[in-house]
Amino acid sequence: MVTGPDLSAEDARERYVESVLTVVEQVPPGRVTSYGAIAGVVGSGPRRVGNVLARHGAPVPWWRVVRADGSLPPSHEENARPHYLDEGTPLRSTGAVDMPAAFWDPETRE
DNA sequence: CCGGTGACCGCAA
DNA sequence: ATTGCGGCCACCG
Repeated sequence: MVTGPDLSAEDARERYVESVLTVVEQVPPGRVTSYGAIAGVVGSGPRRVGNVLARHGAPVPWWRVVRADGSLPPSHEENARPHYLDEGTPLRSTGAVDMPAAFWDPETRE
């Protein structure tokens, strides 16, 4: 009774998504982390992290995930700003996040 | 099988 | 400061 493609692979993918979303939820308000940092924790490349958030990021505080240099992906720019103002996230005059001040490392949880 | 693409990253001109 | 390029890894046609 085979129902289709390897469910183990399907399962692994699902677990991966879960771990990424979990990490995002750990990020404290007013702080941010980067795709690369998350990738380091879940053990994968940053592009995959971005891909996961693009597809399944809706339920989590996705605005707390930015690029390594603090700049925001095009999709974030629009909706994230209000959240930053609300949370008091340290911003630079350029509109990017002030990383030294706001970066939260999921590995050390600080 | 191969090439293109993506909410990326880091280094070199 | 900008731009370009390679590396990364999974997905899609």
